[in-house]
Amino acid sequence: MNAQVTAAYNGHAASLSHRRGLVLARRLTCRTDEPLFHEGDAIDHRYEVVSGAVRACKLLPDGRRQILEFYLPGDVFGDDELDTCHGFSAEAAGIDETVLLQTRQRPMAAHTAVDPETMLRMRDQALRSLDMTRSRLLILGRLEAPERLAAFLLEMELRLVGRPPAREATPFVLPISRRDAADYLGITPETLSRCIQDLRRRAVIDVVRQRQVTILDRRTLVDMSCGAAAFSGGCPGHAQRLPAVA
Amino acid sequence: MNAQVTAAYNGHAASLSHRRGLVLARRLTCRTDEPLFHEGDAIDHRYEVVSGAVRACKLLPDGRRQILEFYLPGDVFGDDELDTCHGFSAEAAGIDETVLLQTRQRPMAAHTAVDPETMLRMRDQALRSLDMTRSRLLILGRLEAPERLAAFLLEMELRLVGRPPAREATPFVLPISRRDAADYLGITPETLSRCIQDLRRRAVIDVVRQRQVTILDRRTLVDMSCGAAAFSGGCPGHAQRLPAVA
DNA sequence: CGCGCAATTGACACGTCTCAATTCGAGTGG
DNA sequence: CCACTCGAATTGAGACGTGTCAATTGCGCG
Repeated sequence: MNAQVTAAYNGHAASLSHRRGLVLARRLTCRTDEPLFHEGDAIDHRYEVVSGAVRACKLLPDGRRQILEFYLPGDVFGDDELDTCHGFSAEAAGIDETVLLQTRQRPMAAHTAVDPETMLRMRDQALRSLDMTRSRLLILGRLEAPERLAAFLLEMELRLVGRPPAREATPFVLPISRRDAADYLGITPETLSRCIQDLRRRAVIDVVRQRQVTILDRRTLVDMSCGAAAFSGGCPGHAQRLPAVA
Repeated sequence: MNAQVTAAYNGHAASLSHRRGLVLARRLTCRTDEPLFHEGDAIDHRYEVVSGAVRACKLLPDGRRQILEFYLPGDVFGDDELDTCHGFSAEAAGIDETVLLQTRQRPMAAHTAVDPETMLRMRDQALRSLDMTRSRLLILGRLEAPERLAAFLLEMELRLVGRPPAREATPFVLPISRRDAADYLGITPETLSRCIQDLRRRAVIDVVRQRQVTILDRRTLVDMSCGAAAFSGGCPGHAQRLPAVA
């Protein structure tokens, strides 16, 4: 982890603590593919993505890789594991550079003493994450490559441009490489590329310079994805209002 | 839901509440394939499996199905969702009959007032479940059919016969149909059958009467599964000692 | 302008799905 | 106790989708 490090007070850092008051965070600037932690490493930090992207992935001994999740600007990660060491690895995945805020973090087991509100928030976040991961089980287990791509494009549009996209589709720029997208979808880059080109030929999407995507025919994508897209609702580690509680 | 219902005090029911004292639970006896709830139904109950098995699954409009999880005797489910309605359906999957304990349950959002210890336990359970589901992402996304089967057999042995299996392998009986196992692994029953027969021919496993499995060569299964098997540790909704807390 | 890596394209092999036929196993009735 | 029956599981043949490997194109950067 040779990222350039700058001590920084408050600012964005405040949103990491979820407590009122001042928080000390480090600002990390990572080059593409730079590891933040590996599977098996001790859990001792918590991260918030400022810009770029992070991939959470599991590796097989023979090099096969499954990306569990992408963390995009605003997402928080590193605090959603039970054990004292990580069950997956995390690496900067942004095309150019990825900027993060890092705060110290004790393993979960020691967190008994925190206030009930924080505990509730953490549980809700875990359940949100669980729900999203379950949706992805359906995608990886039962959708074919073109269907997975459709679900992926809808998910990315939702996360990058926001909720109900305007009548005129807003273009968005995928912050990750083709290989990463393929490893997220459980297919090869070649198959992904063929599926993308097919959607282009059929004028379902427009792609310029390999990264910028415009959805021309959302209806077709929704049909293709069989409504299986993850992110009907919340994002991975994204802070959200608590539901009104009794 | 036409299950035979019997009011029952305490006994097993006590383990549902995780509080000291008496709890009222209903005892359900379900025939195979009988639904407990559907995706979209309001969340209003919590279940503990007594005997048989339950499958949690997501459906596609065209009938494709992905089983998210099997709940086996001792497992608790129905209380691990954030929303007010279920994100998946649950059906009895036991070969003969499945017996459950059912208790009333308010949706999660209203749970602010519960004691911190319960909250902590719920969060830990969600994180355990999340970890297992992430492992399954790797299995469904990156393992081939024979590898998935290997991981599945190891998982089932662990859940049905317990931790470090003796030198002489203990036979166990799969409590589910081939179709359910296939839908759990994201493959077809035909492919599953072929993989099973292959392991038999190679004397890696022994199968009698289609259900009873004995692992003859665990080493080979472990190698095949690439160490990707879910359940290195805990089970789905299985009550576990809390880690010692500060 | 040209280097270098990522992305695309093509040809082919292989794994899994599909559909149909057969066998197996549990339960029933003679 | 044994035939019969029905559904589940297995087996086979062929089609299709995806993976593999190599060649080509495209894009960003010096």
